[in-house]
Amino acid sequence: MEEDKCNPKDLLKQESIKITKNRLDVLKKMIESGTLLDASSLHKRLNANSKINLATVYRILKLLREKGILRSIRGENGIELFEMACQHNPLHPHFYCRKCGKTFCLKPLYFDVLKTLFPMAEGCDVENIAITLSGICPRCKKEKI
Amino acid sequence: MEEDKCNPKDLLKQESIKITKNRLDVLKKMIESGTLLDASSLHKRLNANSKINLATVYRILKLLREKGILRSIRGENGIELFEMACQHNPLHPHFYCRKCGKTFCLKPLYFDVLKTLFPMAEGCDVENIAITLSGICPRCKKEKI
DNA sequence: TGCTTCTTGCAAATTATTCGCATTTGTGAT
DNA sequence: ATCACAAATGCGAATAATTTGCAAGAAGCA
Repeated sequence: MEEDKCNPKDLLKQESIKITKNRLDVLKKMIESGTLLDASSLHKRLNANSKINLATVYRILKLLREKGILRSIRGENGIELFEMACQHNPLHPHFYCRKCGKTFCLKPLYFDVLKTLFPMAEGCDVENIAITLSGICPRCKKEKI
Repeated sequence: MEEDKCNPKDLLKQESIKITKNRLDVLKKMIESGTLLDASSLHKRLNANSKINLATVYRILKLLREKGILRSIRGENGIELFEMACQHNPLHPHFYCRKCGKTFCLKPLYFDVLKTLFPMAEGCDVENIAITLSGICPRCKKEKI
């Protein structure tokens, strides 16, 4: 059943979250996108088909994050970006390009190793690590505008 | 003259920023605080003495960040937090406590080592690295509320 | 001193996110 | 299936951080 972890309905069931069309739709789109999305972009994508309210999108994203189905980071502009937190998408660093403003996912390589390198947070219960590199992405480098 | 790097007036001169009372005041308070501050908190501290407009505080913080005198991170709540970027305050990770909502600076130890661990951002020009751990801080751990 | 340019204060605009409340929907028992 | 209750949703309004337009003020220079 491990291979079913990323089935929207199962994910909700596992967390005892009531199954609704909206929640399934949100989760489907998140899985399908496979990348970082903010509430507004997700809302636009969803409204291409169904009609869901933006406030509802926010509420669902918050719920899924609290339940650990999604995880989120803050972009440099302060906007919250969400991504799947399943085992198909292990914790990884991100890269923010200050030119195009996009945030990319980097490979999760070494991430577990990194965790062990933090005796710095002495006395703290570390539950999460967020690493964001920033600079110029390959595409913007080429476009030397 | 290295020991004068953290003199407000010199910092501004070095970056060819016109010297004004507001800018000096902001910079003084940032140096004096020695920690992370958001625009609003800084504004309150400044207004204890002088009268400076909040919008001006934002403008000055933005300017100083662009000039590299300050650096900033985004707290988990999306609020921008500023700190000195001088050599007395080398790049370091931060810790966000989800209970009290405060963000702390961690020791810069190993930070240079960490940099070398990022061949992951292939093709990118990496200019900055932000690392934020999160969880429960020592104080909140004790207060087992 | 007068001129020009940059800075500041103030108020209003913007934008992400949340909240209140009336309505609808999902679920579990009948 | 139906009923009843709790939870989810839509909608509009409220919050709150940050930015911006514009007129007035200060700083530097001729």
